[in-house]
Amino acid sequence: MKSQKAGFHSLRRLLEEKNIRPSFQRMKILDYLRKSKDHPTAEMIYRSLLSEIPTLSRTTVFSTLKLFYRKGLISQVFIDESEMRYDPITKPHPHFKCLKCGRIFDLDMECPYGSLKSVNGHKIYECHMYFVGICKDCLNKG
Amino acid sequence: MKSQKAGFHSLRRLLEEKNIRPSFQRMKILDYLRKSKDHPTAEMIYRSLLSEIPTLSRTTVFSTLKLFYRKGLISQVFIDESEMRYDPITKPHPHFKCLKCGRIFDLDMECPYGSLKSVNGHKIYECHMYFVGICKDCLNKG
DNA sequence: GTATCTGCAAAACATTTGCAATTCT
DNA sequence: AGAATTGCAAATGTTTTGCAGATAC
Repeated sequence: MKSQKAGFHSLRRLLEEKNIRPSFQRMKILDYLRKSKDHPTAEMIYRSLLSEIPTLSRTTVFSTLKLFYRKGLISQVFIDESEMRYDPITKPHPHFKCLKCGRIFDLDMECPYGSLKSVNGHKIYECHMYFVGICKDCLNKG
Repeated sequence: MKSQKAGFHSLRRLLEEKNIRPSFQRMKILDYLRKSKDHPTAEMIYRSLLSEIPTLSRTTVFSTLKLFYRKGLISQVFIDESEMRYDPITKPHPHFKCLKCGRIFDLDMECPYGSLKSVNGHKIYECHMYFVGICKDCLNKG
């Protein structure tokens, strides 16, 4: 369970499967993404890894995320007005954004049309869906 | 059909219904939005109206769009990486973004869960859905 | 030893803010 | 007059770019 090596091996494998050279920074960024549940922004990733990798730069985080996305390793989530968010899951699934606490989380449901290959003659590569509202926790708190 | 007055009256009414003072700039911006089918960005609106209103500023366009959105007159469309897009239709409906020609257009279909008021106990205010791919026209062109 | 990767500094870009001038009622 | 609206200039915050040094194969 606490085996760091096994984690590193699987990260390395994931990167190599997508023809991405498994550098230390890339493994750390992928590791962070896969452990996070909050669809982090580049800034969140940068700040979290800075203590472990003091020389890390925002540029590297941005370019790495872009690379991961281009290679199909992660998906981009456009929900926030200002910042892009990233998701280690590439399979289509709906998100929920709470206006009160600001959390963005996965919904426990299938994405309708998630496996659709075309609509009205248009070829589909990606399907995105999300709801905006007030989450259960915030509703209960008042 | 070509009556400009009728258009202005209906624009004025639309704004007043939402408790927005119908200034010249606001009417023009709303008019542009309602006539457009391409989910314009603030910049697109600004550039288009500049010839008619040479003193118009980007600030006014941005603040007006934000006001319209807050009052429920238009909806925001997050599809573009960089710029926000605006839509005169507030009823949930799916969009399609073509990676080749860059067009963003409405799909002729209902938004699934578009009338849903809550999911898993979370209260829903907005429902957004869009597909990314290659549109019919671009496919046919090769 | 050559490709790639990293990271700094500066630039680019969309959007916001502070404030003064203008306009509406 | 008083309140709301507009618009300029400057600031903010995110992402990109150019380039030099470091690292990997």
